[in-house]
Amino acid sequence: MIKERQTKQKAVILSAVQGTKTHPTAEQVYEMIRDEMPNVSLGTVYRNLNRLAEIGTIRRISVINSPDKFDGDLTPHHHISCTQCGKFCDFFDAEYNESLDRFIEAKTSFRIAKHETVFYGVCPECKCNELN
Amino acid sequence: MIKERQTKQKAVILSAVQGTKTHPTAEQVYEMIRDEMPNVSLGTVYRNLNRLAEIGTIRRISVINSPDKFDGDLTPHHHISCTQCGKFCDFFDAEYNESLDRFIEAKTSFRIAKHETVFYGVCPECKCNELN
DNA sequence: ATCGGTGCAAAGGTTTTGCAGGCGG
DNA sequence: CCGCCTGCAAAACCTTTGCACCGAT
Repeated sequence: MIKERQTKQKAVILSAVQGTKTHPTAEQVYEMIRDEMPNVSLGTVYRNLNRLAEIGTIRRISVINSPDKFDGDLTPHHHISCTQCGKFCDFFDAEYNESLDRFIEAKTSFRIAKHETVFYGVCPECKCNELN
Repeated sequence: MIKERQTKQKAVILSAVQGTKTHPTAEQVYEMIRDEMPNVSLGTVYRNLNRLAEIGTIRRISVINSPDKFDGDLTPHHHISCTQCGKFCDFFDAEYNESLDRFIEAKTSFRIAKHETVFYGVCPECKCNELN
């Protein structure tokens, strides 16, 4: 069993992801923490985001036409992506159907940890810009 | 309005994606068609897959820790990804909840075209290999 | 003949990794 | 003081794109 070390970098990165609702990419997390930690490297950001996502402290979200996003909010919720401008939003008002995970386990013999649902569409602003 | 031309490449690429249940990546489609079309370029495969996905003839699926996959089966269904070995399967026995798209449209003013759900877990084979 | 598609190769964008040194336990 | 973590930079990986030519209409 490997021992996990506490470092300033890890704490700052986690705090950045948990302190925003913007679903930042690794690059964006990097920008967010450079005020506080100017010498941090992008590689370290990637390494820590990967670890945090692997142990489930944060969520990693894979989106068509975008680098992976990270979400510090573990409350079950869905995401909506605008295929025009890339805007990316939470959607909390639909329940996370955990029984679906159990159903699939029963049907397939996979052990299911989670599912991720992303809705793709056009946001209100981009709809307005669809002239004619 | 642009006129879309029929080419041999486009036909072969579409046929490859529609003729398999393996959810190939662009690279895999490229390998699949090289027997029939040895001079095709990977760029052309990408270009055609992008077009086909854009007009909805095939589905593009974004998966954590994998290049994008393509699926020629438009029947509503979900996907399951093994986080150990990358195995990627269809799951047809849960209905696609289209009313969820309409519900989110009503709540958010997005126009929703679709949603993609990916289940993440460990496949039966990888479960067996978890010795001790 | 036109002009969109193609092959090729280079570039762009994202993510990982090898290494030497630093720091947490 | 051990060995995991970091910064740095190079590399790997995935995808797009510029260009000249080809071929569908």
